[in-house]
This record gives sequence, structure tokens and C-alpha cells, in this order.
Amino acid sequence: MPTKTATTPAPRTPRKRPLVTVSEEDRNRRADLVRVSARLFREKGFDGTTVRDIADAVGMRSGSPFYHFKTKQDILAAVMEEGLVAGLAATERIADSGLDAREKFHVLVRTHLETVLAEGQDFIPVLLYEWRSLSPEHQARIITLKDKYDARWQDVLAELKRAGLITSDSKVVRLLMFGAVNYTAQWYKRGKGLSIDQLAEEAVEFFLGAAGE
Amino acid sequence: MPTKTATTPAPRTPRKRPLVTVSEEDRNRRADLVRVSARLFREKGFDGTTVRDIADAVGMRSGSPFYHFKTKQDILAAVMEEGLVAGLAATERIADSGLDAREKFHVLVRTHLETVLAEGQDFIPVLLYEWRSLSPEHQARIITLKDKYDARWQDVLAELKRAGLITSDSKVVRLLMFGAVNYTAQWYKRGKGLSIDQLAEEAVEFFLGAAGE
DNA sequence: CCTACCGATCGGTAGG
DNA sequence: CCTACCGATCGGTAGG
Repeated sequence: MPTKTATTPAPRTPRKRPLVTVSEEDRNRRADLVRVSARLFREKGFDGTTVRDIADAVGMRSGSPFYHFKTKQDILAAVMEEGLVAGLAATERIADSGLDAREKFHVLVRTHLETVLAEGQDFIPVLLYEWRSLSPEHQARIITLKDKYDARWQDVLAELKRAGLITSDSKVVRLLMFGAVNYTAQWYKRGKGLSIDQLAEEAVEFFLGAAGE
Repeated sequence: MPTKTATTPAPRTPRKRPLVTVSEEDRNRRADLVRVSARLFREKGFDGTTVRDIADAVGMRSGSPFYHFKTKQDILAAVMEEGLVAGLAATERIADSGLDAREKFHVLVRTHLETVLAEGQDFIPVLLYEWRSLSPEHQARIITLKDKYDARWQDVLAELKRAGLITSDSKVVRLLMFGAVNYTAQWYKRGKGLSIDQLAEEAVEFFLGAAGE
């Protein structure tokens, strides 16, 4: 049954709320839970966050999150998956753009920094720092997405090397760059010092060194 | 009947021990607790590790760690402090050596990598990834040590810049390097791929770029 | 350092 | 999504 059919005549019977299908409101509440959980998991860790913390933050009673998620683990998986799907989409858009190597890399770094540092962006930091709390089954599913993400970065590094902007495009170099960028989550304070754009600028200069001049 | 899961209690040889002074044995047991706690905190996180886990790992009963430490928090602080004191000593030794800038930097990177990646070296990773679990009072005391550590790195970066090996020795550059090196704790597998020495080599080349050639 | 224990809290559930 | 609840577990303690 189509969810929205503009051309069908109005139903003869007065509309009643569907009792079986998942309502729009349910989906919104679920999204609320994922969003506040991301923030709490980032601030206090997965083990340091209780289901009651999460329920409080969205104005539910302590047992109610389990109407939307089977377990606390499932909430964690949802947070990570949402962050990675969004991050992957952005990465692919940039990788497939027609920009030249240096510019493409710059945009990639800036976008990743925004993903890690901008307000309300807690999904990827949770992915980075709560990975060990995720069950092996959930990990396996998310690794598939993560591999695609990594592959796109590796492609851009290969472009940089062809352009003579870096001397090595090894996996180790990618991981070192990734570490440098991801670690900003630990020390960067919004509104103090550099803006995210300025930070991206300095990071790119550092990564490409004097080779790019 | 088969529910005899837990480790058997330590042999109970009643033994005379000094009642007032802290015996050598007490100090050894305390060191044992710190060492196994470092490993457990790294593997499962502070909140994911129970005092019972720690007691089991050294062959004590669940209440006994509290003979050596007032709280679980105090164990965490001891782990971090021990790691930082050792790391700071090594860093100062290198910074004050007569090596030239590039060589000094290389040794610094390699030593830090060993601190993060070598077997049984769990203290600094715990410091890096469980910082938020430490109470503000403990944090304040440890920040003093951490500042000294950072200052030594900054000194070496200034040397690198004077030698023309890097184009910027800003704090941001130090933090990016630190992130790249620290993040290895998340992906490096001992005995697979590069050795720690080889990794140090590649990291230094990446950090100094083509400028050093 | 062990025995024996406690109050608090936790993830999760039954039934509406 | 709430009410009412449970079994398990946790950090920590008294007393020896």
C-alpha cells in the first residue's frame, strides 16, 4: 500500500490512525532518542550513560526507550550508523566532484572536521570513541560502511600523490592523517581560537608540507 | 554444583605482617593492582571495568582492592599518573640530549609510539581515552604533569622550525602530530605489518614532508 | 586481605 | 508510551 497517493479519491470512512504501522510520530521520537543518545554517549560514554539518562533527556519514563529499541546496544548502533551514512554520502559527493586534487583534499578535510567538531555532530565521535562498546554483530555491519569511507580517502590520497603533493599515499599515511583530524575532537573548543575553516587550512598545510609550494 | 566459576581465593597462609608501616609486599600488591587495572581500563573502559574484575585479575576478593585504594577513581588516577611520570622522564631525557633537531624528533616520536603501542604499555592510552572519567580534582593534579610534557614537545618543534624542517611550529601543529601518533593506539596491531620502528620512520617522514630532503 | 553484607542503581519486562 | 516492578550487579564498608 503506497504511503501517499495524491490522485486517489478521499476514503469514504473517516480517517483513523493506523494501529499497526509505525506512525510518523513514532519515527520522530525514535530520531529524538538517537540524537540525544549521541550527545550523551559522547559526553559520558556508552557505559556511563544510563537508559534513564536518555529517557529523561527526551521527556520519557525510564522504560519507554524500549518501545523504540530492543536494547541499549541497538541505540548505540543506530547512532553510529546514522553518522556513518551521512559522512559517507558527503565524502562520496566530494570524491566524485571535479575539483583538482589539492582543492578536493581541502574540502574533504574541512568536511570531516565539521563532522567531528560542529555543534550537534556527535555521531562520528561516538563511532570513534565507543567502538569497543559495540557488539561484534553490530560492528560487522558497520565495518562495511567504514571500508567504503576509507576507500574514498585513499582514492583522494592517490590523486594527491599523482599531483606530486605528497610523497607517500600509503595506508599508514591515511591513518596518520585520520588520527590528526579525529583527535581534534579531544582538544578543539568551539568559539575559542581558530575557526573550523582556519583549522582545516592549517591542517592541509601541515599534511602537504612544503611539497605543495 | 558446577557453579564454582570464580577464581579460587588466594592461599590463606596467615602471616605476620607489620601493622603500621606499609610493607614491601603491600607496595607490590598495589603495583599489581595498578598494572592490571591499566590493562582492563584500556580494554573495557573505566566504567566497563568492575572492581571485581580487577580483584579477580590479581587473585584478590572483591572488597580487597579497597585496602590499597580508597575508591575506584583513585586507581584510575594512579594509572594515569604512573604513565605520565614515566613518559615525562623519557621525554625530558630526549629533549635535553645533544642530538640534532631531526634525530631528536625521530627519537621522540619513536619513544612515544612505544609508550602507546608496546606490550604492557597501557598507562598512556588510558590517560588519552579515559580522561573524562577522571574527577576534576584528579584532573587538575595531572594537568600539571601534562603541561610539562607538552612544553617539551613544543621545544623540539621550535628546533625543527629553526632547522627549516617544518614551516610552522604552532600549537595546532603539535596537536595534529600528537593526534596522528596517539591514534595509532586504535589501529596498530603488534606483529602485523610495520614494526614500531618502521612506523616511527614513516611518521617522521610524513610529518617533515619533502621539506627535510 | 577475607567474610559477609548493604543500599543504590541498572537494563529490561509485563501488562495496559 | 506509562506504571510498576524484578533480578543482577555494582562500589563500597564493618569487623576481624
